[in-house]
Amino acid sequence: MDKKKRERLEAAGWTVGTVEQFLELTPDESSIIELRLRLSDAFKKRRRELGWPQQRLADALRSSQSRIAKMEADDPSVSIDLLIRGLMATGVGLEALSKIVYPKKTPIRQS
Amino acid sequence: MDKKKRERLEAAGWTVGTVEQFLELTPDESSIIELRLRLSDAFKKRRRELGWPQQRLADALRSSQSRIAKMEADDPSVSIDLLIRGLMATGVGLEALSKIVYPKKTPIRQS
DNA sequence: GATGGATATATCAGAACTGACATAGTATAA
DNA sequence: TTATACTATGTCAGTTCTGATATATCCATC
Repeated sequence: MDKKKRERLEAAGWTVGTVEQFLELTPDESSIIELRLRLSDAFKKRRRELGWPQQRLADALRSSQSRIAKMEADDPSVSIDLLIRGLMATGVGLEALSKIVYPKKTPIRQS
Repeated sequence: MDKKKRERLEAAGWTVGTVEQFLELTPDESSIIELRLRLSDAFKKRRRELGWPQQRLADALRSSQSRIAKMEADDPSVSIDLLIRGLMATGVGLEALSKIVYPKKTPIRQS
């Protein structure tokens, strides 16, 4: 947000800050949230790439359809352990996992 | 292992295979084991770099000295979630975490 | 509008994980 | 020796996570 916009909003009575500040999260907490989101999104994406229904993946993971749904919804009852095991059940190895944890942004190439 | 050595060992009555085969682990299972080891080792390394005793890190993590010891020993009672939170308590962010998950080998440079 | 396949949500008993505690070991220094 | 600081290991009650189950919703196709 630029300085001008901030000043306008604050003049109008708003307190401007990051989502992190608003929710009172420590940096570690927001990193965990971000990590969970990345794992969860990648998991959903992988299953769709495979074209598998949730039940099939559940069988492969020895889990249940309902838990797969929660994993994809980033439900708070799902552990990071399970998300990682889920990804591996879709064929993701450690190298790919590391790229999910921190996807390198490719520099924009001018044409 | 080269072909000759394998043949020598097998002639001597050994069955030659990977640790994975010996322990009857699926590829996913060994990836998880490998991942836990990397996280655990990195955690121990980070704490030593900081020069913190286990008790101090335990306070920062709101855990206990004994649990820190178990984390560093890769005790099976420790979850991946806890290992990751532990790393973050030592200042490791998502970028560094991704490198712990899959450390790129730097090519050997001939001098 | 009925049937069927896929996904979402709520609940719960049992399994897994957790911090805390006790205690043992190890090392260094006084 | 004694004392002090640090680390390792075992145990356990309380908490969290898990698969399972039930049920609801959505959306095609008939």
